[in-house]
Amino acid sequence: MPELPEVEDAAKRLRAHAVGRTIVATRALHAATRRTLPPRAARRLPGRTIVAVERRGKHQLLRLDDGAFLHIHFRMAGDWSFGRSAEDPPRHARFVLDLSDGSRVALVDSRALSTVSVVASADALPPLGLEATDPALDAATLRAALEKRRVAIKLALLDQRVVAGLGNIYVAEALWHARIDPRRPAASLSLERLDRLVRGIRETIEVALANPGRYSTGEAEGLHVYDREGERCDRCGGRIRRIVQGARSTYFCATCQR
DNA sequence: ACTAACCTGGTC
DNA sequence: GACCAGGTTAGT
Repeated sequence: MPELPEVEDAAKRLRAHAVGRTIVATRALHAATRRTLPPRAARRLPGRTIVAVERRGKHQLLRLDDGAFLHIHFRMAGDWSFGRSAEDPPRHARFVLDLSDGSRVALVDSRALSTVSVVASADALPPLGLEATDPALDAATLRAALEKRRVAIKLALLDQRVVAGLGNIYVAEALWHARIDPRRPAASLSLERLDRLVRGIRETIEVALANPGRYSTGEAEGLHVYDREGERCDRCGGRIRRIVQGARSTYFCATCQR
């Protein structure tokens, strides 16, 4: 469940659950998790109180009372599950935090690609562009971020250094809103198109933020192009196509996205 | 700039 | 059995 809106919702749920609580114990239940959170790093966590939960792009940062951060990235399939420490952790639990009130937070991830690590500061994150929700994101800042980029706009938008928080689904949706062909070279877009794109990004992300959990229920409800190959475009009735860019699927309407 | 790799599970 | 999946990074 992992683009900006889903991570924002996850961070919100975690915040309500964990802020002010103290970590009693941690469990790294999968070898891949122990790779990013080796025992020497996990050892410092018990006794620490979680003082805040922050989100930056698709990253979550749990600020601890010693100033360090527990850094979580859900990658393709991570999510939080809440329960009691006494219960068995849920299926696909990869990492568990037992908290001082007897509750338990589990990172569930069927694919085990999520990462958990301890970082000294928020600067330790990989470089990120403006948040997709940042009011400062406009045609001019987007143009600056895209100049010299010869790659297709679809691929450029997946690059977190350009805009933070977008992923494969919402990039496709934002380009549909903006009526832009995902194959266009990123640096070739006019300011007028970039303005449409900014509005498309905003519209897509705001709708998703306002409907937490909707797309994680499995139905592509509310999506205009993603996973709708062969169906009719809501706007012009054209056929939605699927192409491959950077080894991932891109869905778009070749009739109204030019 | 492209590919392979990290993982597991669901679907054809 | 092969292929696909919402992400990212290390390697060519």
